Amino acid sequence: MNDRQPGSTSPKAQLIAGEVRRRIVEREWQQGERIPDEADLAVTFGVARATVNKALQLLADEGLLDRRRRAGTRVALNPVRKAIFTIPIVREQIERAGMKYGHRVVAQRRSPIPDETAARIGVPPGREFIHLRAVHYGDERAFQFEDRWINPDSVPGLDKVDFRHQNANEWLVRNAPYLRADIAFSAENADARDARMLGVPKGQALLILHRSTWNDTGPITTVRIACHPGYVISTAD
Amino acid sequence: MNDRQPGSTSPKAQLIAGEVRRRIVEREWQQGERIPDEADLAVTFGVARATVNKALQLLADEGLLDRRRRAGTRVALNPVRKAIFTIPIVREQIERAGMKYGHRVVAQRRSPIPDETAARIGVPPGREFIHLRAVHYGDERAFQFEDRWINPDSVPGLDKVDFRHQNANEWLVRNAPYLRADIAFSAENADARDARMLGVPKGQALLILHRSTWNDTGPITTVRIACHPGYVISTAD
DNA sequence: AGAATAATTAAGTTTAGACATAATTCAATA
DNA sequence: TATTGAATTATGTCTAAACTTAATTATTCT
Repeated sequence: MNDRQPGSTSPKAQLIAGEVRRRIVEREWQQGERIPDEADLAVTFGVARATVNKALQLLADEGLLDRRRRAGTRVALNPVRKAIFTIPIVREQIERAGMKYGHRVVAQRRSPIPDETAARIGVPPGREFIHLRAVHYGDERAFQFEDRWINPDSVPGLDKVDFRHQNANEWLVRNAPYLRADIAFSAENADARDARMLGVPKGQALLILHRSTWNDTGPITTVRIACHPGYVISTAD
Repeated sequence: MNDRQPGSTSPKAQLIAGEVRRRIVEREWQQGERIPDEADLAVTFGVARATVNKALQLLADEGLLDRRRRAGTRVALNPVRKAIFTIPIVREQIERAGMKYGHRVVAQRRSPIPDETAARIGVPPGREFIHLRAVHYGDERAFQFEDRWINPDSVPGLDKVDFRHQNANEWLVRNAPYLRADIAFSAENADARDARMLGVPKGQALLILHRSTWNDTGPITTVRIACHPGYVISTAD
């Protein structure tokens, strides 16, 4: 993740983090073992304690170190495997792949949210949301099918937006900053609608992305995105 | 992500990050707009510039701010949606759900890696790796089926380990810290083997997790994990 | 006008020092 | 012996000040 070329001039904190990482990988410092405290390391590396602190914080965030006040810093027994994924905006993703972006709204209307959706975002069932279904295309081939519910009370001016000419995702990203977001991946067999929208056989395994966002006033939007077969979400950019 | 209760005594950097986040969400600072510089904010908030810097860094990491030297700090036009997933150790995940963990090794032998796998980890095809297939159970029900290739040269003493009595994942986590990791999610229809191992019908949509790790000396292991139907990977802990 | 150059500015990083806080250790007490 | 409480200690956080670096702006020269 934080790979730095050895030749490049890195900030000292990065260099120190790299050196500590190396000592762990090379087993100089064993799993579970206590490592020298910040003051010691500051002396041995010839930097200020704050710099050592920054480096160790970094490794703790990565899950490689366990740190506790007074108790000291230890090499993590069970290095947590964390993965950071950046969820791109569809259009950018498609265009970056050199394809022509297309967008078709299948339906836009107000209707009461289904119970399952209501439960997902913590809203009493039966509330009226804006229901939007759209397909995103790359070079005329279906890329994603999104089934979205938008809280009409979450953003002022929402009612006047015509999402047939305005990508809902992008409009929301620009106009409805959120405080909390939930993202989940799963796999589902394509149902009849998924199959029709994406142009794939029924039963085809699809990567499903559920994303919901909240404001301080409540939920903004929740969406189920069905990705075309072969879609891969990866840490590698 | 970094939600703090308003009542709790947060560090100042957290409080400032929260306040800046609020101003963005409340549209006091619009998308793309330049916000006051660190020195100004330090004065208005009555803290040192380093503290403001820490807070703004935090928000920049979240993708809410764009910062460039000399150019100043602006509210991000396209807030990047980042998601941090912690990939748990299977056994812990199962036990945390209150189920009994079980583990069965289906096969363990040395054999040449297939071309596709070789390409994935950047190794000349035909090299001999340790090939391991295992099923993880929760309360006797299949939870994950893993198909793993381990580089015998990556960790000393690897050849002597009998993974029938020793969970490969955990052994590797403890004994083979890695420098780089790649994780990818996708969806696949269960093939005959997946179906048999997981006890599901052929064609069932499965969430597939590909994970590979590298050392400075080369690849350590690569694994394809097929998760039971209904498996969800989520940002919410 | 256009290109090259210098000055300026805002973020990036580091430092030394201080105080806060959580855990541990150890002694005193019931 | 168990409990309480104080001293200790390593990390957590903050501050003020300085320096570094990238990008912009202004200036000078052609």
